[in-house]
Amino acid sequence: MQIEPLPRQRRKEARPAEIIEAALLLFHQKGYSATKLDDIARFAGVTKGTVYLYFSSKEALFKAAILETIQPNLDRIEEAVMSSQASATQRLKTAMSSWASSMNECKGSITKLMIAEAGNFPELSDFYIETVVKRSRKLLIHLIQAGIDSGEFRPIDADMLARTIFSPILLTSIWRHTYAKLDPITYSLNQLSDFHLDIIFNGIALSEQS
Amino acid sequence: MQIEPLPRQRRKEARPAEIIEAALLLFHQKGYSATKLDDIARFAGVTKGTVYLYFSSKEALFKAAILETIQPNLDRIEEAVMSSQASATQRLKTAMSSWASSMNECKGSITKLMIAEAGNFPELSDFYIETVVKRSRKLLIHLIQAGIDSGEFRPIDADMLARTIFSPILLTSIWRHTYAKLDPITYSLNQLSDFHLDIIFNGIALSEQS
DNA sequence: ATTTAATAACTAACCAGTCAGTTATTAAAT
DNA sequence: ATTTAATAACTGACTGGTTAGTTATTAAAT
Repeated sequence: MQIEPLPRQRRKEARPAEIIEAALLLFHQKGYSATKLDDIARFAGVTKGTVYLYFSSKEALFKAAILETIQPNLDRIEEAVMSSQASATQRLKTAMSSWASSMNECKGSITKLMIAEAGNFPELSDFYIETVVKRSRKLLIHLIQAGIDSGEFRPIDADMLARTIFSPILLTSIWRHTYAKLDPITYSLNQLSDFHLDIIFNGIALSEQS
Repeated sequence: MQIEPLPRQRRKEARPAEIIEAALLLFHQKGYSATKLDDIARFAGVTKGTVYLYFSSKEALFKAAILETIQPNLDRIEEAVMSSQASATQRLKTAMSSWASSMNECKGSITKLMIAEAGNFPELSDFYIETVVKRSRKLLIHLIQAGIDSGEFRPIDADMLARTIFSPILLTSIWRHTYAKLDPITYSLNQLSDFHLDIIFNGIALSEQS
């Protein structure tokens, strides 16, 4: 059985996005080094030569894939949350809900990729940490501090709490992208986030324990 | 300037452990594919040929590194926690403290490695999930259920809570092993775990919100 | 002297990146 | 309308560097 090559097509506009999508999928599945450019090209329905028409190197393709995916999500959440006039509690819930939703699509994949390849792309890691991670954390810390100031929350280390609040959905997102078959997670990131926030606000103890 | 080769030594017993240690460090830093066997060998103070005296392939070395590192930690915690007669609250604190400590040494590195390479080593991932992850989670769920049964905790989804409780130290451990310089975390895993558990038990709300 | 741990030079395969050639598409000319 | 010429998107065979794995040789240890 012979694979019949599809008829050649010229689609200059669609190629880069298709190649990036293929690259993201394979990088995520196998890691950067283990992913062959031939595979990416085949997956995108082109040949390796075409990839090099649009991206100067494998590394450039990797960086483009990361940036193109993150960029669109960056501003949306921040604006949605900062414009609200509700209580800190409510705004925290809204923010986490937005994050949980966006993680479902692509961000989890990116997070995993960045962790796996951080050692090989230090400059890209730097960009990611500064532009995505610290910016997100700053937003969370702001909301937590607002809650403390308004008397909604007891005084507490806001940086520590921000990291704590984020951890479950971030790790679960990575987890689901990694061990979907071996360790399936039945509930959604939104459910998990709601569950965690409810506990954070109210605790689980029936009587006082300290 | 010429590098003077060290005098040859015959240390049959020490070699495997040294090679595994070097491999773990480099796999963790650069990922499996990007790590060269020559580098591992040089780091371990031997040459590539010597590596092949003790490990049949790069993949075998990778698996050995994972297993040798996990195995010793596996039984210790479970026994320490299960033998206790204290309250569920106290046992949960003890268990998480033990986990946090063990993560500091090596487990964080393993967790990150497994996530990064899961796609390339499905059988190893299966072993890891079944032997390490599910076993740990089962222990946590057991303690949580004991707390619910004893009236210490309000009724709650134990599986969800187990994942939630674990997330911060797991993610922070991965994070620290990945972004130590770019996004340093000032407090210890034990501090973070204590902080999170305190909130889980008591919440942060000053007045009732729900 | 014999054994064997360790070496270092070697091989074979793989893969990122190149480029000469092919074909789809556009448009000018008839 | 049809043919023809020009353009540029796309291909796939090739190459050079790299690296997992092998083996003939060396030297440490008994």
